[in-house]
Amino acid sequence: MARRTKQEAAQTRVALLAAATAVFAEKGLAKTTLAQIASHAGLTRGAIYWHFENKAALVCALWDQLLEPYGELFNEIGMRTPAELPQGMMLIAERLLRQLLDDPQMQALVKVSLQAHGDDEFLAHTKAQRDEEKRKMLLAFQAIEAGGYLQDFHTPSSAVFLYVAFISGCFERWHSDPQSYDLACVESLLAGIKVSLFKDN
Amino acid sequence: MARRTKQEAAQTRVALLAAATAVFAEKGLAKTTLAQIASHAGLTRGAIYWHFENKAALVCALWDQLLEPYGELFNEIGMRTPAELPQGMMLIAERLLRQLLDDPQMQALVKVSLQAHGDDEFLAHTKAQRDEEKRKMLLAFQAIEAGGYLQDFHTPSSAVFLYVAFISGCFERWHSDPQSYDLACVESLLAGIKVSLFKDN
DNA sequence: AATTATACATACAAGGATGTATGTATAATT
DNA sequence: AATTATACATACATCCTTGTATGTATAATT
Repeated sequence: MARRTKQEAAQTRVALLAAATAVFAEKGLAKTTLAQIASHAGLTRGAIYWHFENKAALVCALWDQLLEPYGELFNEIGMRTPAELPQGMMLIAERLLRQLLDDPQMQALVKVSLQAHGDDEFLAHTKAQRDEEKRKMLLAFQAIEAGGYLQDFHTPSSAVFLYVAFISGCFERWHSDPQSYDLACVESLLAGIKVSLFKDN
Repeated sequence: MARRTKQEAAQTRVALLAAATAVFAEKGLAKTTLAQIASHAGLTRGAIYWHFENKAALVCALWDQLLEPYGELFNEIGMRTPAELPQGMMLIAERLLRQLLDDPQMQALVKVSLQAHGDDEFLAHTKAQRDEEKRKMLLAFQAIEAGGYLQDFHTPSSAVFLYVAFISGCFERWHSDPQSYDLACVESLLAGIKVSLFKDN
């Protein structure tokens, strides 16, 4: 084989990301080799090293892919009025937890994400993006506080911390104990996070 | 060197665990070699392979070490009356989150634990212990529900899920964004988890 | 049409890391 | 006192994995 058209090249990049997601989720980040990923996509390591600098860059690309749709969601939410913001934040949480129930792609990405967050290099490389998302959330919770909808024991900063901790904690629990994670549980969890952040009227 | 007395051997085992904790926390689980751990303890890989089967067994031993004091704590809590149980569960959470603020040993163990939980083999090897802890918590929350202290939207199972998710989520957030984690934040977090689980009277 | 840059595949070199086998001085046992 | 089992250290073989260098067919460019 040899040179493909740019569209085809873009497709192989996507294929590599999909293969990486699948193999990472199955074997674990550390124990997967680039050869396994390439093979899973019907390609060779040459293709990977062409599209990505190395394994770490591949993981960062996966992270971008996971973050993208929700980054936009936060932008949309930010446009709302303070009175609608709590509902908006709950909507995002609900969408994330619901997706984890049945979406295999989401499940695989969460698995990978959980492992990546244990790596300091990954955290350093993605710090800018994570800070940006955090900034959006902070603005939202500041507006929520100004509107008087935030629980009195919270600052906007602690609310962001609790919000993200809750979601990532649910991800971790889903991975450690998937049997307990069903629709009824999700609804209870959402009710819990709601009262832990917002006043009830 | 050669054979040591049994007490000395026990000491080297402890030294190896301490060295493993330090190096794992600094370099990351995957990127740490057994030679680095041995060197950090002033020993060789021979010592490690004598006391532990391999790297995974070492990690499991660390997990045991982390779990031990809190397993006992849950036992003590279980002896309380239903009316005191919510307070007891909050006490454990508070102790965990407070320890993370300033205890370097706790911080290192949490770092390692976060990475280990991304590994399926680790989860499989520790499933029995984790199930046992979960069982204790389930009993506690069942008593709490029977006493009428549990939020109406919760089942005992979902309460356990939320409780653990909250704590592990705080661990993950601390690791990802340590700057936001201070005493004031911890107090807000505890207030949040309290209202998300228990009725307010 | 000729050239150049691209999108990979293939081949190669090098470095570790692991597991195990072996050595050994000494504690424990008899 | 002699033997044996222990608690490591040392040495070795093996296997991958990564990174890079090179090859190459073809798209894109001129």
